[in-house]
Amino acid sequence: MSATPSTKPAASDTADNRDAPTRCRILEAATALYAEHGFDNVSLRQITRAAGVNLASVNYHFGSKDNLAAEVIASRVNPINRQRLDLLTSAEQLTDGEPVPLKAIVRAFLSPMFSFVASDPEAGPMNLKLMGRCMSQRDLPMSEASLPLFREVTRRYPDAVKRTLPDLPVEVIQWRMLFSVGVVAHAMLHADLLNRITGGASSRLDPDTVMQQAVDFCTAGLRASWQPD
Amino acid sequence: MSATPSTKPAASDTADNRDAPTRCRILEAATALYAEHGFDNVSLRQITRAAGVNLASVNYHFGSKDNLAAEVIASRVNPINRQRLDLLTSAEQLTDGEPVPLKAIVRAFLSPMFSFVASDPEAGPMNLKLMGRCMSQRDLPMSEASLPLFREVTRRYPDAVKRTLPDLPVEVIQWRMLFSVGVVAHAMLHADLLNRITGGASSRLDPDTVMQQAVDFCTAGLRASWQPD
DNA sequence: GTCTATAGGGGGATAGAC
DNA sequence: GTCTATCCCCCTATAGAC
Repeated sequence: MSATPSTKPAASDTADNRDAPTRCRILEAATALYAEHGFDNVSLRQITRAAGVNLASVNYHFGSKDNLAAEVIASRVNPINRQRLDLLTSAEQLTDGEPVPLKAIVRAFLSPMFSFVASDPEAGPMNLKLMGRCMSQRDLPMSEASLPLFREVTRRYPDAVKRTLPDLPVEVIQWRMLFSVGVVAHAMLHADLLNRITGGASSRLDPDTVMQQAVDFCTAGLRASWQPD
Repeated sequence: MSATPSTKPAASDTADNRDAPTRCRILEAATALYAEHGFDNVSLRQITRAAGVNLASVNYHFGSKDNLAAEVIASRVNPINRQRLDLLTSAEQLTDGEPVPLKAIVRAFLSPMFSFVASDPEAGPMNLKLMGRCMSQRDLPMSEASLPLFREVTRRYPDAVKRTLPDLPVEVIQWRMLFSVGVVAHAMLHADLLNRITGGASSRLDPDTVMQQAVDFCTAGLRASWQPD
């Protein structure tokens, strides 16, 4: 009945691990290394070295290397999908049965992906890269809690768009929503490269500006006219 | 002076290796494995096993594992960038000094990415995935011939768009072109997943259809109105 | 050009002491 | 909970015979 768990702690999204400093340090070190080198190019030894903990502690706290990666990924992806669903619910309540304006749908869908980035100015670039890697990688280790959230997002958002743009076929809506994820994923993954290529003088890396640009681009793309064959 | 090189053959894009079956077999096996498992998750042993050649032959023909990956990547990326430049040149000659219509620019930019996919119906899905991996991966091993092509593409295309949409700031154009790459990259990388999620009945995986959709989406996105802050 | 054999290093996981 | 030590695997690259 103690406040601190006496058994192996369960996976959680909230990272309230103040009483388990090693576990927390492992998560932080793994997060930074995954962002920098990609999920496939980081060894347990790199992680434990960076965290200043013992090699065996990863297997004790997470069970396996894959479980550690799954927890890092879930800590970023699950809150985003929950926020997407909350924002869409709010928008639908505001319009009171009427179709939600397209731009509001797109903003509710894309803006949660930037919430981690804006929260911390120091860790911003790292979070940007990590989010990009999460979204543009196939076959990521996925925790159990992630799948139902994904399914609900992929169900409710096309429905909302369909109510706003009733003439657009559902398959086209689904493709265009996939396109929209690609817009943000690719921008996050290569944001620093664009700055380097273009000289970096004028194009600031301000996440809010990028998000505005992405929302404008995707809203226009979703609204593009469509002619049946 | 013989037709067949007597020394270690140099890297080439055209894959005219009929006289060197092992080298060609290695390239083919590596291509398929990279598409299936990603560039970071394939060992030389897997490649040589699948190709039915000796382990040491990779180092003999390519020098190192990274050089092999670089050649596979260049064999896909370089022709695309060359075709992009050729198509833009053709379009500019057609309009004879006038700005090129936006949709023609977007099509010249995106359609080469689909040329490998459409060419072979059997290897289509593999080429789709490989192209997606090429575009949505950071820090790929790059051959020397790739960089100048990339630079010319990133110079000429924003210029062309600027002539067609003179009111759009260059930085915004660059962001939106990066968005457009993300659209295609993400769609290619996850095309099969979308089919599985949506049931796969109605949304055909026809590459031409997807390309049309991507062109429409990106053209509308590039044309989106933009208000200065 | 192709092969065998091996060097030499890093990988994930775990047993068992504390 | 934490640590050391170790097992056993797979990896890339290369030397040297054919």
